[in-house]
Amino acid sequence: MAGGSSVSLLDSLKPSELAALRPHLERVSLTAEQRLSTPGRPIKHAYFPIQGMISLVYRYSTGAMIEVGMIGREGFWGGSLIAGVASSPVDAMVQGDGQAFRVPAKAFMKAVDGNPGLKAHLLLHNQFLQVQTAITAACNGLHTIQPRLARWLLEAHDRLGDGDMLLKHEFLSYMLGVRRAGITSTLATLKAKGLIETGRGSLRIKNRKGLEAEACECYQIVKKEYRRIFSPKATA
Amino acid sequence: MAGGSSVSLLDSLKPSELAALRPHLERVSLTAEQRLSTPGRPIKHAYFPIQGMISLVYRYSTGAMIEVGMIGREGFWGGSLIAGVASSPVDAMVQGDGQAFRVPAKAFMKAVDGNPGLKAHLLLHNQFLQVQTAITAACNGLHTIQPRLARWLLEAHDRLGDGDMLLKHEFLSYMLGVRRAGITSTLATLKAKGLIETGRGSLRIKNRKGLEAEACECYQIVKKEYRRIFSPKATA
DNA sequence: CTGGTTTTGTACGAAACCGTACAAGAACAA
DNA sequence: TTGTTCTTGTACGGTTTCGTACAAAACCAG
Repeated sequence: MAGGSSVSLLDSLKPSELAALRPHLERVSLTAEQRLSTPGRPIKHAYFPIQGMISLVYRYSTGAMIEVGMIGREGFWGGSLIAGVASSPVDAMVQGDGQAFRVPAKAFMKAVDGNPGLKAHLLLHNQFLQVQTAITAACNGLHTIQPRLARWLLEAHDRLGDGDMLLKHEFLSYMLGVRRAGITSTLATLKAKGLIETGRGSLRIKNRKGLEAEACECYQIVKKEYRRIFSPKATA
Repeated sequence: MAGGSSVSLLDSLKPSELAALRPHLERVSLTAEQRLSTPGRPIKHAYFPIQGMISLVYRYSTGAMIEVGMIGREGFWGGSLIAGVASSPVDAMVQGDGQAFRVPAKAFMKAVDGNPGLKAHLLLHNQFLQVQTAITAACNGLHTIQPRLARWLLEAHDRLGDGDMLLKHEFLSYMLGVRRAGITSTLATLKAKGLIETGRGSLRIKNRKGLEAEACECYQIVKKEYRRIFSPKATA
């Protein structure tokens, strides 16, 4: 895997921290476009992805939507539970197929409250997610489609691994909050540069370095923040 | 004051929670454009605004910048310290003049770690900030200048109180990440509708209801989320 | 008052993106 | 194969915003 987020959050827990969760961990399959919770309704489980990724999407009442965050196996969904907040206005959508461990909300909250080390580690990821979302806010406001799309593909590649990504243009248009036709023409540009290959409903990265050059700096910024937050020094 | 965020965070703490902070609270003046921390460098103090507000701004290496969050007396700056993260990539800028209590980072972390109730309350605000930023990310990606500007003015009005706001167009252009000329013409439109009055370097809201009608739904959404997160039920 | 500075108003061509529509191509079912 | 459905490619006028520039107006210092 190419990205910087290759370590699973569960794997990076100390044995005692993992032990607090283990009795409640349930392994489940994630299927494309599945929704892990309904905005405004109680979150039933916290999810720790093993394979695949979760897109955090905001949907307006008009039907318009846009991604505001991304979670792979470096993180987890359900962070608001740590603060005792039962629901989130954000929609957690599964990308592609995958697998995850999940923990019922109540057990999760109890485990977290009873294990300060675990809580601290999960708060660290909450902090990362906060930073990631802040940079996405800036990116959405200041950058054009092409660099944003390149960034998105790289972030997804980091979390989904090498190989074909099963993505339709329409879906990407939802992620970036732009027209489907805008995705089609931007992908054509990236393809013409030899950076990606596209098929009907699929997409593969051919030249990662080249794609990084097309992406906005946000890609590197978020990566750097991830390392900084999870570096041993940062938690001292 | 018109907004929904009229209660100070410090005031809403229980006596025992406040007691943990009180020995370290220092009252300070906030001056316009002051920066409470430097991105990437250790946060020296947590700040609890009493009057005035703090804009969370992301600055790119190109010099472009845009606001990603806003903190008034309903909140505080320095939330990353709770997770043990010493610095933030975001720039905390003071808007207008005001006053705040501040607490040295170390004392803050110690107080928070020693007082679960205090920690829980502050985490609640962190959660709100996360939601606010997520919605700002969506707003930046999907909404046009006019509704975004109207929303910004309302959010600022909620935190700065009624009366003249000392704002230059250039400054607003930094907040929204748009051209200064774009602000000038949009303000002219709002003025023509009788919603605001403008002077050189100042601005006053004349018709709040009317301005709310011009703002995107994000304004109401964030307000609703604030109430939801801080409602007694949500913390059960 | 006078001259300089800061802030705001305005203009204009260019770029990015939108909303929409329709045709072409790929996959699928019968 | 044939017809149907799903996905992608492409087109085009309209809107929003940009980059830039310059003039007008407000304010300030001497």
